[in-house]
Amino acid sequence: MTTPPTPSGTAEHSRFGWSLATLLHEWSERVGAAADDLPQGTRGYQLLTAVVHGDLPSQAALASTLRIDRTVMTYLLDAFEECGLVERRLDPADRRARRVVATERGREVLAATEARVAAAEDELLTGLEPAQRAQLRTLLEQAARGTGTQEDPCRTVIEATTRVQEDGAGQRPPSPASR
Amino acid sequence: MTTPPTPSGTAEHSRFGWSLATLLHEWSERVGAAADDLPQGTRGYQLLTAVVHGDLPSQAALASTLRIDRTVMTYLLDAFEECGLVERRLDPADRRARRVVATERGREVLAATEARVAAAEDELLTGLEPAQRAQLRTLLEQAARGTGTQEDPCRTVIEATTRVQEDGAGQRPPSPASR
DNA sequence: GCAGATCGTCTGTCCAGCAGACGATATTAC
DNA sequence: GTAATATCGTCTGCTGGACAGACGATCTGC
Repeated sequence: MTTPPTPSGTAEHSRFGWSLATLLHEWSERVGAAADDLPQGTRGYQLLTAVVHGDLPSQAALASTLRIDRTVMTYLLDAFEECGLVERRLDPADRRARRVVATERGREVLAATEARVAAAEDELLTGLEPAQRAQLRTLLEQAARGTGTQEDPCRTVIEATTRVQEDGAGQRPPSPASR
Repeated sequence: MTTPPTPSGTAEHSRFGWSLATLLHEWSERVGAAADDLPQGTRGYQLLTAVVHGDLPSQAALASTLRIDRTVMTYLLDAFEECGLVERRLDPADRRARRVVATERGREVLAATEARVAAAEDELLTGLEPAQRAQLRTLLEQAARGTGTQEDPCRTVIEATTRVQEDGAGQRPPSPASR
Protein backbone atom coordinates (compact mmCIF):
# COMPACT_ATOMS: atom_id res chain seq x y z
CA MET A 1 0.00 0.00 0.00
CA THR A 2 2.87 2.33 0.75
CA THR A 3 4.42 1.84 -2.65
CA PRO A 4 1.94 1.13 -5.41
CA PRO A 5 3.39 -2.03 -6.98
CA THR A 6 3.85 -0.49 -10.41
CA PRO A 7 1.25 -2.57 -12.22
CA SER A 8 2.58 -1.64 -15.60
CA GLY A 9 6.15 -2.22 -14.52
CA THR A 10 9.40 -0.91 -15.80
CA ALA A 11 9.89 -3.75 -18.14
CA GLU A 12 9.85 -4.54 -21.73
CA HIS A 13 11.65 -7.45 -20.14
CA SER A 14 9.47 -10.14 -21.49
CA ARG A 15 6.34 -10.06 -19.44
CA PHE A 16 5.39 -12.69 -21.93
CA GLY A 17 5.27 -15.61 -19.55
CA TRP A 18 3.60 -13.58 -16.89
CA SER A 19 0.96 -12.34 -19.30
CA LEU A 20 0.31 -15.83 -20.51
CA ALA A 21 0.00 -17.19 -16.99
CA THR A 22 -2.17 -14.37 -15.78
CA LEU A 23 -4.48 -14.57 -18.72
CA LEU A 24 -4.80 -18.32 -18.48
CA HIS A 25 -5.44 -18.10 -14.76
CA GLU A 26 -8.15 -15.54 -15.22
CA TRP A 27 -9.61 -17.47 -18.10
CA SER A 28 -9.65 -20.60 -16.03
CA GLU A 29 -11.53 -18.91 -13.24
CA ARG A 30 -14.13 -17.34 -15.41
CA VAL A 31 -14.69 -20.36 -17.53
CA GLY A 32 -14.74 -22.50 -14.43
CA ALA A 33 -17.56 -20.36 -13.14
CA ALA A 34 -19.35 -20.43 -16.47
CA ALA A 35 -19.02 -24.20 -16.64
CA ASP A 36 -19.93 -25.03 -13.08
CA ASP A 37 -22.58 -27.48 -14.20
CA LEU A 38 -19.81 -29.67 -15.57
CA PRO A 39 -17.55 -31.88 -13.50
CA GLN A 40 -14.07 -30.54 -12.99
CA GLY A 41 -14.90 -27.03 -14.10
CA THR A 42 -12.50 -25.70 -16.67
CA ARG A 43 -10.97 -29.03 -17.40
CA GLY A 44 -14.34 -30.59 -17.82
CA TYR A 45 -15.30 -27.92 -20.30
CA GLN A 46 -12.20 -28.54 -22.32
CA LEU A 47 -12.77 -32.25 -22.25
CA LEU A 48 -16.34 -31.99 -23.42
CA THR A 49 -15.30 -29.57 -26.13
CA ALA A 50 -12.68 -31.97 -27.34
CA VAL A 51 -15.14 -34.83 -27.31
CA VAL A 52 -17.77 -32.98 -29.27
CA HIS A 53 -15.77 -30.86 -31.68
CA GLY A 54 -12.52 -32.68 -31.93
CA ASP A 55 -12.75 -36.02 -33.59
CA LEU A 56 -10.48 -37.85 -31.19
CA PRO A 57 -10.63 -41.61 -31.56
CA SER A 58 -9.69 -42.81 -28.11
CA GLN A 59 -9.18 -41.86 -24.50
CA ALA A 60 -5.48 -41.81 -25.13
CA ALA A 61 -5.88 -39.33 -27.92
CA LEU A 62 -8.04 -37.14 -25.73
CA ALA A 63 -5.54 -37.39 -22.95
CA SER A 64 -2.58 -36.37 -25.02
CA THR A 65 -4.45 -33.56 -26.69
CA LEU A 66 -5.50 -32.10 -23.38
CA ARG A 67 -2.22 -32.95 -21.70
CA ILE A 68 -3.91 -35.11 -19.11
CA ASP A 69 -2.54 -38.32 -17.70
CA ARG A 70 -4.19 -41.51 -18.85
CA THR A 71 -5.10 -42.55 -15.35
CA VAL A 72 -6.65 -39.19 -14.69
CA MET A 73 -8.63 -39.39 -17.87
CA THR A 74 -10.23 -42.54 -16.56
CA TYR A 75 -11.94 -41.03 -13.58
CA LEU A 76 -12.59 -37.78 -15.39
CA LEU A 77 -14.63 -39.67 -17.94
CA ASP A 78 -16.20 -41.70 -15.18
CA ALA A 79 -17.60 -38.50 -13.79
CA PHE A 80 -18.92 -37.42 -17.16
CA GLU A 81 -20.48 -40.74 -17.77
CA GLU A 82 -22.18 -40.68 -14.39
CA CYS A 83 -23.70 -37.36 -15.33
CA GLY A 84 -24.92 -38.79 -18.60
CA LEU A 85 -22.92 -36.35 -20.66
CA VAL A 86 -20.75 -38.79 -22.55
CA GLU A 87 -20.65 -42.47 -23.30
CA ARG A 88 -17.83 -44.91 -23.77
CA ARG A 89 -18.47 -47.21 -26.67
CA LEU A 90 -16.41 -50.12 -27.68
CA ASP A 91 -14.48 -49.35 -30.78
CA PRO A 92 -15.43 -52.07 -33.23
CA ALA A 93 -12.13 -51.65 -35.02
CA ASP A 94 -10.05 -52.01 -31.88
CA ARG A 95 -11.65 -53.62 -28.91
CA ARG A 96 -9.04 -52.39 -26.50
CA ALA A 97 -10.03 -48.82 -27.18
CA ARG A 98 -13.16 -46.94 -26.23
CA ARG A 99 -14.68 -44.35 -28.44
CA VAL A 100 -15.85 -41.46 -26.33
CA VAL A 101 -18.97 -39.85 -27.69
CA ALA A 102 -21.17 -37.15 -26.27
CA THR A 103 -24.76 -37.92 -25.49
CA GLU A 104 -27.58 -35.79 -26.74
CA ARG A 105 -27.66 -34.13 -23.35
CA GLY A 106 -23.93 -33.70 -23.41
CA ARG A 107 -24.19 -31.73 -26.60
CA GLU A 108 -27.01 -29.62 -25.23
CA VAL A 109 -25.17 -28.86 -22.05
CA LEU A 110 -22.05 -28.01 -23.96
CA ALA A 111 -23.92 -25.67 -26.25
CA ALA A 112 -25.40 -23.83 -23.30
CA THR A 113 -22.04 -23.71 -21.60
CA GLU A 114 -20.30 -22.49 -24.68
CA ALA A 115 -22.57 -19.50 -24.83
CA ARG A 116 -21.69 -18.57 -21.29
CA VAL A 117 -18.02 -19.23 -21.92
CA ALA A 118 -18.04 -16.97 -24.93
CA ALA A 119 -19.48 -14.21 -22.80
CA ALA A 120 -16.92 -14.86 -20.10
CA GLU A 121 -14.10 -14.74 -22.62
CA ASP A 122 -15.33 -11.49 -23.98
CA GLU A 123 -15.48 -10.06 -20.52
CA LEU A 124 -11.99 -11.34 -19.94
CA LEU A 125 -10.75 -9.46 -22.97
CA THR A 126 -12.16 -6.16 -21.94
CA GLY A 127 -9.29 -3.81 -22.49
CA LEU A 128 -8.99 -4.98 -26.05
CA GLU A 129 -10.95 -3.67 -28.97
CA PRO A 130 -13.08 -6.28 -30.73
CA ALA A 131 -10.73 -6.29 -33.66
CA GLN A 132 -7.79 -6.83 -31.36
CA ARG A 133 -9.56 -9.71 -29.65
CA ALA A 134 -9.99 -11.52 -32.91
CA GLN A 135 -6.40 -10.83 -33.72
CA LEU A 136 -5.24 -12.18 -30.39
CA ARG A 137 -7.24 -15.34 -30.84
CA THR A 138 -5.83 -15.90 -34.27
CA LEU A 139 -2.26 -15.29 -33.25
CA LEU A 140 -2.59 -17.49 -30.21
CA GLU A 141 -3.94 -20.39 -32.16
CA GLN A 142 -1.36 -20.03 -34.82
CA ALA A 143 1.42 -19.87 -32.27
CA ALA A 144 0.09 -22.78 -30.30
CA ARG A 145 -0.29 -24.89 -33.37
CA GLY A 146 3.15 -24.00 -34.66
CA THR A 147 4.51 -25.02 -31.33
CA GLY A 148 4.86 -28.74 -31.32
CA THR A 149 4.79 -29.98 -34.82
CA GLN A 150 3.80 -28.41 -38.09
CA GLU A 151 2.88 -31.38 -40.16
CA ASP A 152 3.03 -34.68 -38.36
CA PRO A 153 0.10 -35.11 -36.02
CA CYS A 154 1.45 -38.35 -34.59
CA ARG A 155 4.52 -36.64 -33.28
CA THR A 156 2.32 -34.42 -31.18
CA VAL A 157 1.34 -37.41 -29.15
CA ILE A 158 4.84 -38.67 -28.80
CA GLU A 159 6.25 -35.32 -27.89
CA ALA A 160 3.52 -34.61 -25.43
CA THR A 161 4.36 -37.84 -23.67
CA THR A 162 8.09 -37.53 -23.61
CA ARG A 163 7.88 -33.86 -22.76
CA VAL A 164 6.06 -34.61 -19.57
CA GLN A 165 8.81 -36.95 -18.53
CA GLU A 166 11.53 -34.45 -19.33
CA ASP A 167 9.54 -32.01 -17.31
CA GLY A 168 9.71 -34.15 -14.23
CA ALA A 169 13.41 -34.71 -14.75
CA GLY A 170 13.94 -31.01 -15.23
CA GLN A 171 12.68 -30.36 -11.72
CA ARG A 172 16.09 -30.85 -10.27
CA PRO A 173 15.78 -29.84 -6.67
CA PRO A 174 19.24 -29.20 -5.27
CA SER A 175 22.51 -27.58 -6.22
CA PRO A 176 21.37 -24.90 -8.61
CA ALA A 177 24.33 -22.64 -9.13
CA SER A 178 27.03 -23.38 -6.59
CA ARG A 179 26.66 -20.72 -3.96
CA MET B 1 -2.49 -43.47 -35.77
CA THR B 2 -5.40 -44.85 -37.70
CA THR B 3 -7.24 -41.56 -37.76
CA PRO B 4 -4.98 -38.53 -37.81
CA PRO B 5 -6.37 -36.48 -34.93
CA THR B 6 -7.16 -33.43 -37.04
CA PRO B 7 -4.57 -31.14 -35.56
CA SER B 8 -6.19 -28.03 -36.91
CA GLY B 9 -9.61 -29.21 -35.86
CA THR B 10 -13.02 -28.41 -37.16
CA ALA B 11 -13.48 -25.61 -34.78
CA GLU B 12 -13.66 -21.93 -34.67
CA HIS B 13 -15.14 -23.09 -31.39
CA SER B 14 -12.91 -21.12 -29.15
CA ARG B 15 -9.66 -22.95 -29.07
CA PHE B 16 -8.76 -19.93 -27.01
CA GLY B 17 -8.28 -21.70 -23.71
CA TRP B 18 -6.53 -24.60 -25.33
CA SER B 19 -4.17 -22.31 -27.18
CA LEU B 20 -3.41 -20.41 -24.05
CA ALA B 21 -2.75 -23.57 -22.08
CA THR B 22 -0.66 -25.16 -24.79
CA LEU B 23 1.43 -22.10 -25.31
CA LEU B 24 2.00 -21.60 -21.62
CA HIS B 25 2.90 -25.23 -21.20
CA GLU B 26 5.40 -25.12 -23.99
CA TRP B 27 6.76 -21.83 -22.76
CA SER B 28 7.14 -23.26 -19.31
CA GLU B 29 9.11 -26.20 -20.58
CA ARG B 30 11.46 -24.22 -22.72
CA VAL B 31 12.02 -21.52 -20.19
CA GLY B 32 12.43 -24.16 -17.52
CA ALA B 33 15.21 -25.65 -19.58
CA ALA B 34 16.76 -22.27 -20.27
CA ALA B 35 16.65 -21.40 -16.59
CA ASP B 36 17.85 -24.67 -15.19
CA ASP B 37 20.55 -22.95 -13.18
CA LEU B 38 17.83 -21.38 -11.09
CA PRO B 39 15.86 -23.13 -8.38
CA GLN B 40 12.32 -24.06 -9.33
CA GLY B 41 12.88 -23.61 -13.04
CA THR B 42 10.22 -21.49 -14.64
CA ARG B 43 8.85 -20.20 -11.41
CA GLY B 44 12.26 -19.30 -10.20
CA TYR B 45 12.87 -17.33 -13.34
CA GLN B 46 9.70 -15.41 -12.90
CA LEU B 47 10.50 -14.75 -9.30
CA LEU B 48 13.95 -13.44 -10.02
CA THR B 49 12.59 -11.30 -12.82
CA ALA B 50 10.03 -9.81 -10.50
CA VAL B 51 12.66 -9.17 -7.86
CA VAL B 52 15.03 -7.45 -10.23
CA HIS B 53 12.75 -5.61 -12.62
CA GLY B 54 9.59 -5.18 -10.64
CA ASP B 55 9.90 -2.93 -7.69
CA LEU B 56 7.93 -5.06 -5.30
CA PRO B 57 8.27 -3.97 -1.69
CA SER B 58 7.64 -7.19 0.21
CA GLN B 59 7.33 -10.92 -0.04
CA ALA B 60 3.62 -10.52 0.09
CA ALA B 61 3.66 -8.24 -2.91
CA LEU B 62 5.83 -10.67 -4.79
CA ALA B 63 3.54 -13.49 -3.86
CA SER B 64 0.38 -11.83 -5.04
CA THR B 65 1.98 -10.62 -8.23
CA LEU B 66 3.16 -14.09 -9.12
CA ARG B 67 0.07 -15.76 -7.73
CA ILE B 68 2.07 -17.77 -5.25
CA ASP B 69 0.99 -18.61 -1.75
CA ARG B 70 2.75 -16.79 1.04
CA THR B 71 3.94 -19.97 2.65
CA VAL B 72 5.33 -21.18 -0.63
CA MET B 73 7.11 -17.91 -1.17
CA THR B 74 8.97 -18.52 2.05
CA TYR B 75 10.78 -21.64 0.98
CA LEU B 76 11.12 -20.45 -2.58
CA LEU B 77 13.08 -17.47 -1.35
CA ASP B 78 14.96 -19.70 1.06
CA ALA B 79 16.28 -21.58 -1.93
CA PHE B 80 17.27 -18.42 -3.71
CA GLU B 81 19.00 -17.09 -0.69
CA GLU B 82 20.92 -20.32 -0.24
CA CYS B 83 22.18 -19.95 -3.78
CA GLY B 84 23.24 -16.41 -3.06
CA LEU B 85 20.97 -14.95 -5.69
CA VAL B 86 18.82 -12.75 -3.49
CA GLU B 87 18.88 -11.35 0.00
CA ARG B 88 16.18 -10.60 2.48
CA ARG B 89 16.75 -7.28 4.15
CA LEU B 90 14.80 -5.83 6.98
CA ASP B 91 12.61 -3.05 5.75
CA PRO B 92 13.55 -0.07 7.92
CA ALA B 93 10.13 1.43 7.36
CA ASP B 94 8.26 -1.69 8.46
CA ARG B 95 10.16 -4.19 10.47
CA ARG B 96 7.62 -6.92 9.91
CA ALA B 97 8.39 -6.92 6.22
CA ARG B 98 11.49 -8.05 4.35
CA ARG B 99 12.70 -6.30 1.30
CA VAL B 100 13.82 -8.83 -1.23
CA VAL B 101 16.75 -7.63 -3.29
CA ALA B 102 18.88 -9.40 -5.83
CA THR B 103 22.57 -9.83 -5.17
CA GLU B 104 25.14 -8.86 -7.71
CA ARG B 105 25.36 -12.47 -8.72
CA GLY B 106 21.62 -12.69 -8.87
CA ARG B 107 21.53 -9.92 -11.42
CA GLU B 108 24.29 -11.50 -13.44
CA VAL B 109 22.65 -14.87 -13.47
CA LEU B 110 19.35 -13.34 -14.42
CA ALA B 111 20.92 -11.43 -17.28
CA ALA B 112 22.48 -14.58 -18.64
CA THR B 113 19.26 -16.48 -18.20
CA GLU B 114 17.22 -13.78 -19.85
CA ALA B 115 19.28 -14.06 -22.98
CA ARG B 116 18.61 -17.77 -23.17
CA VAL B 117 14.96 -17.24 -22.37
CA ALA B 118 14.62 -14.71 -25.15
CA ALA B 119 16.04 -17.23 -27.55
CA ALA B 120 13.73 -19.91 -26.24
CA GLU B 121 10.73 -17.65 -26.62
CA ASP B 122 11.65 -16.87 -30.14
CA GLU B 123 11.98 -20.52 -30.91
CA LEU B 124 8.62 -21.06 -29.29
CA LEU B 125 7.05 -18.53 -31.59
CA THR B 126 8.31 -20.10 -34.74
CA GLY B 127 5.28 -20.17 -36.93
CA LEU B 128 4.77 -16.48 -36.43
CA GLU B 129 6.42 -13.76 -38.40
CA PRO B 130 8.58 -11.39 -36.36
CA ALA B 131 6.00 -8.67 -36.71
CA GLN B 132 3.31 -11.01 -35.52
CA ARG B 133 5.36 -12.01 -32.52
CA ALA B 134 5.66 -8.45 -31.38
CA GLN B 135 1.98 -8.01 -31.93
CA LEU B 136 1.16 -11.09 -29.90
CA ARG B 137 3.31 -9.93 -27.03
CA THR B 138 1.68 -6.54 -27.03
CA LEU B 139 -1.83 -7.89 -27.17
CA LEU B 140 -1.14 -10.41 -24.46
CA GLU B 141 0.25 -7.86 -22.08
CA GLN B 142 -2.54 -5.50 -22.76
CA ALA B 143 -5.13 -8.19 -22.22
CA ALA B 144 -3.48 -9.48 -19.10
CA ARG B 145 -3.21 -6.04 -17.64
CA GLY B 146 -6.78 -5.16 -18.48
CA THR B 147 -7.82 -8.31 -16.73
CA GLY B 148 -7.91 -7.63 -13.04
CA THR B 149 -8.01 -3.96 -12.45
CA GLN B 150 -7.30 -0.98 -14.61
CA GLU B 151 -6.44 1.65 -12.10
CA ASP B 152 -6.30 0.46 -8.54
CA PRO B 153 -3.20 -1.64 -7.88
CA CYS B 154 -4.33 -2.50 -4.37
CA ARG B 155 -7.38 -4.28 -5.64
CA THR B 156 -5.17 -6.64 -7.52
CA VAL B 157 -3.92 -8.02 -4.27
CA ILE B 158 -7.35 -8.31 -2.78
CA GLU B 159 -8.84 -9.90 -5.82
CA ALA B 160 -5.99 -12.30 -6.19
CA THR B 161 -6.58 -13.45 -2.66
CA THR B 162 -10.33 -13.79 -2.78
CA ARG B 163 -10.22 -15.28 -6.24
CA VAL B 164 -8.16 -18.16 -5.01
CA GLN B 165 -10.71 -18.91 -2.38
CA GLU B 166 -13.60 -18.74 -4.80
CA ASP B 167 -11.60 -21.04 -6.97
CA GLY B 168 -11.43 -23.68 -4.30
CA ALA B 169 -15.13 -23.32 -3.62
CA GLY B 170 -15.87 -23.58 -7.31
CA GLN B 171 -14.37 -27.06 -7.39
CA ARG B 172 -17.60 -28.61 -6.36
CA PRO B 173 -17.10 -32.32 -6.66
CA PRO B 174 -20.47 -34.05 -6.82
CA SER B 175 -23.87 -33.65 -8.40
CA PRO B 176 -23.01 -31.69 -11.50
CA ALA B 177 -26.11 -31.69 -13.60
CA SER B 178 -28.62 -34.19 -12.25
CA ARG B 179 -28.17 -37.25 -14.36
C1' DG C 1 0.97 -69.53 -31.65
C1' DC C 2 4.15 -66.35 -29.63
C1' DA C 3 6.47 -61.82 -28.50
C1' DG C 4 5.93 -57.29 -27.99
C1' DA C 5 3.24 -53.10 -28.04
C1' DT C 6 -0.94 -50.57 -26.86
C1' DC C 7 -5.41 -49.53 -24.51
C1' DG C 8 -7.82 -48.56 -20.32
C1' DT C 9 -8.13 -49.60 -15.36
C1' DC C 10 -6.74 -50.02 -10.66
C1' DT C 11 -3.71 -49.50 -6.52
C1' DG C 12 -0.32 -47.34 -3.80
C1' DT C 13 2.73 -43.66 -3.00
C1' DC C 14 4.25 -39.20 -2.67
C1' DC C 15 4.55 -34.35 -2.56
C1' DA C 16 3.17 -29.48 -3.52
C1' DG C 17 -0.02 -26.40 -1.76
C1' DC C 18 -2.98 -24.78 1.58
C1' DA C 19 -5.27 -23.83 6.23
C1' DG C 20 -4.29 -22.58 10.65
C1' DA C 21 -1.61 -21.04 14.39
C1' DC C 22 2.16 -18.36 15.88
C1' DG C 23 5.47 -14.32 17.32
C1' DA C 24 6.65 -9.91 15.90
C1' DT C 25 5.38 -5.51 14.56
C1' DA C 26 2.32 -1.72 12.92
C1' DT C 27 -1.86 0.95 13.32
C1' DT C 28 -5.81 2.69 15.31
C1' DA C 29 -8.88 3.86 19.08
C1' DC C 30 -9.62 4.91 23.60
C1' DG D 1 0.01 4.68 27.93
C1' DT D 2 -2.29 0.43 26.47
C1' DA D 3 -5.70 -2.30 24.43
C1' DA D 4 -7.61 -4.05 20.19
C1' DT D 5 -7.02 -5.27 15.63
C1' DA D 6 -4.54 -6.03 11.26
C1' DT D 7 -0.51 -7.37 8.68
C1' DC D 8 4.04 -9.68 7.74
C1' DG D 9 6.65 -13.84 7.42
C1' DT D 10 7.36 -18.48 9.34
C1' DC D 11 6.30 -23.07 10.72
C1' DT D 12 3.45 -27.40 11.17
C1' DG D 13 0.20 -30.58 9.72
C1' DC D 14 -2.93 -32.41 6.61
C1' DT D 15 -4.94 -33.47 2.23
C1' DG D 16 -6.06 -33.99 -2.64
C1' DG D 17 -4.50 -34.96 -6.87
C1' DA D 18 -1.07 -36.57 -10.01
C1' DC D 19 1.89 -40.05 -11.21
C1' DA D 20 4.44 -44.77 -11.43
C1' DG D 21 3.74 -49.41 -11.82
C1' DA D 22 1.28 -53.55 -12.47
C1' DC D 23 -2.52 -55.75 -14.60
C1' DG D 24 -5.88 -58.10 -18.08
C1' DA D 25 -7.42 -57.56 -22.60
C1' DT D 26 -6.43 -56.91 -27.20
C1' DC D 27 -3.83 -55.91 -31.51
C1' DT D 28 0.10 -56.49 -34.66
C1' DG D 29 3.85 -58.69 -36.75
C1' DC D 30 6.40 -62.78 -37.39
